[in-house]
Amino acid sequence: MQDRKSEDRPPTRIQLRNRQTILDAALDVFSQHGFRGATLDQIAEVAGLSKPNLLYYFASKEAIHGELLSTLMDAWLDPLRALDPDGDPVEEVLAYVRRKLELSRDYPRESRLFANEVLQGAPRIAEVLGGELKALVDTRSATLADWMKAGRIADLPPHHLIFSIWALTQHYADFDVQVRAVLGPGHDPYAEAEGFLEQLFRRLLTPDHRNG
Amino acid sequence: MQDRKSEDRPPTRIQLRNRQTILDAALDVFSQHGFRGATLDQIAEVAGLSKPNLLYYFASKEAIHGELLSTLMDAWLDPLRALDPDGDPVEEVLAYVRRKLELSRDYPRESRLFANEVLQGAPRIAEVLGGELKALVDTRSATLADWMKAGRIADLPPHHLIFSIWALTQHYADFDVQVRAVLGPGHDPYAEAEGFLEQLFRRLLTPDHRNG
DNA sequence: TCGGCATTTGACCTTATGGTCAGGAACAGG
DNA sequence: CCTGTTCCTGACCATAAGGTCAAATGCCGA
Repeated sequence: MQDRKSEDRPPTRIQLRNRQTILDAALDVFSQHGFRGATLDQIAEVAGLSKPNLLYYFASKEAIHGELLSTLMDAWLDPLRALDPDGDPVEEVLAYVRRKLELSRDYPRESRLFANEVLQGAPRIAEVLGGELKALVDTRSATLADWMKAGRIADLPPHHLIFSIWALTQHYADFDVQVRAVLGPGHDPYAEAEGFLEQLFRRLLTPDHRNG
Repeated sequence: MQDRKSEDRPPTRIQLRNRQTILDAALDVFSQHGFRGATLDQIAEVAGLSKPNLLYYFASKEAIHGELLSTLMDAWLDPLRALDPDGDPVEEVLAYVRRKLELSRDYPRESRLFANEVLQGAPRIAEVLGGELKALVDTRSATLADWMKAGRIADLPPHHLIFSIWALTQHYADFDVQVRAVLGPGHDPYAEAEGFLEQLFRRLLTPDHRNG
């Protein structure tokens, strides 16, 4: 997982800039073509650097991809971590939905990188999915289940409730071209999505008033 | 879009069998790695045929992929076509959800092939998306809007309602490994999803009783 | 301004990949 | 069983791809 010579010199300004340039270009390419479909030449071209120069900053194609993925996974789990068991149930979930939608809007390439990885069977992040992610989802599901038991939100399978949030928010990033093609010009998908998802989850979560 | 010599002989039994074998293998590979990430050698190996033999039945890698995609698009649009403006609104939508979920369950590779294509910017199906698909969605959205105006289902942005159906059902195919990793063993994602999505869309669509 | 380290690159290597082709094997129908 | 067609393959080709390396260039503090 380490790059550069095993020295521990502090990175120079040039290193910082170029590594960032490379990662940004790589994100473009990997998120569009997946790991196998991406080529170093293409990344180099987008980055405006020579291929050997890329490999001066990163040990291999894998290393670049790996770095992108691990950075991503952190950012990806954060919003769910932020779900507060002591907050207002409906508002907490809605806030989570909003944060996830913002992530899709502001980091669509990251979303597609992740989608590509999972589509391919998640070879490089299977451990995280079954480990860290599962653990986190389990605790949050427990919180949701508590809220349900207390009648503060509607009774639903908590895991699938979380899946639905992922599906609905990531859809706007991952299927962006389809969304725009179907909506036609003159639409702001994310603005519309925000209102729609708010309605959707409010309706979904509001507990039945006539209890049975 | 034609394969084989431009002759018009009826295809032999062997042709039929081998073309099918190849398409099936290609679906495996393309759906997992995308167009650029897939290789003819890999497809040939999965199919149990030699690479030149593949190219005896299909003119090129593109030709195989193209055939898969066009077959797919038809099957993909069908369930939405089946949405009946004269049926019961809630039941019609729920039936659509169910059909789409079955598609995800029974044809996950096709779902992933489509996802891969759209993720990559839909270079080969942009026309269909902005043409046939948009047209179909527009008519169905009009039907939904009518139902909403008549107070038979809740008032929501119809296009986004359709997106939500796509997102929620396809998620179970496209992110299968993630879903299974998070749920852990001993779960049947699709069975659970069916119940969950039924609840979700019933709650979402049922019109407000106290109107304002 | 000089020495040393960081940075960059052209040339090159090996393997993978999409595709071709000539000829051989298998399989009709007569 | 013969013959024309279909089917299949080994050998081959050109290009692309990941990666290496030695040498050149640039940058910085002393």
